[in-house]
Amino acid sequence: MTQISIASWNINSVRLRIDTVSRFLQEYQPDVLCLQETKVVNDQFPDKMFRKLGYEHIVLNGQKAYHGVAIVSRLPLQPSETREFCKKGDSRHVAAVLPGGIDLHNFYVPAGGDEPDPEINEKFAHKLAFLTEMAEWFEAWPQKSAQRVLVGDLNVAPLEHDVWSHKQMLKIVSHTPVEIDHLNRVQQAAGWIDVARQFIPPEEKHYTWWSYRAADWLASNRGRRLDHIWVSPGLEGAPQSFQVARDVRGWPQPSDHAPVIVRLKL
DNA sequence: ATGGTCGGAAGCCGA
Repeated sequence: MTQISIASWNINSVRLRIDTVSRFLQEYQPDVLCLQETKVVNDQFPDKMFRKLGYEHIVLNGQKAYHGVAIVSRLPLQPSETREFCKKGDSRHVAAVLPGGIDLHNFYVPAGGDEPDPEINEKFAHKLAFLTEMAEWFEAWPQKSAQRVLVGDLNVAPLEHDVWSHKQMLKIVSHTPVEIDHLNRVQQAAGWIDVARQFIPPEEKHYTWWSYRAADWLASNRGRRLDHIWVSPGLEGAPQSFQVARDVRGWPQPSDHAPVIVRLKL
């Protein structure tokens, strides 16, 4: 029996938060860490710290100033096809194969701007197009025995209790019905299983992101579940635990996202 | 109904 723990975290600049990510790795010891919004080109990725802590296997898809994704691992990684969605030159996807043949995909879905109307807001149109392209890609994949894990900042909080107020959020980008429909299609396209909600009942509030704009994020607790971990039907039953590292949101100079962690038994 | 805060790059844009 093998155990693998995989964490996912929108770090909002890996260079600014290099000490924070170092502390996270030492305290939580995930085998694999998937990062979003690294905001750095591959040449300038701060790989030394990761290597020093034993995370010697690194697969990058970086970009200057915006977006950027990375997988760092203390287990060997085999890089696999990285897809450029929407032909925009954005670095929003990176993938690798883990020992045992587990296909790992790390996504950073566009946030979509403020106005939830694709006719007048091209960022929202981009978000919907990105989700549609994900769904079409997954629909074309050979099914279903494959062992796959999808993680990332999907920038959609699909369930009523994935936001602090369902009613007040219905017209707010990240919780509008059209985005949720698109995300549901992505999920159904490969039969993805929502790991968090296997462990946290849907009627229980569950967040991974808290805005910087709150005077006191913990007291107001107006969070959203934007970060997700999904497994394919071939890994049904493998997840042993799911955890939000909520305390990390309270560390000095934090990211606005907390890491999420799954432990798989293989 | 509004504005509140970050990060990177450059004197604003995206989240």
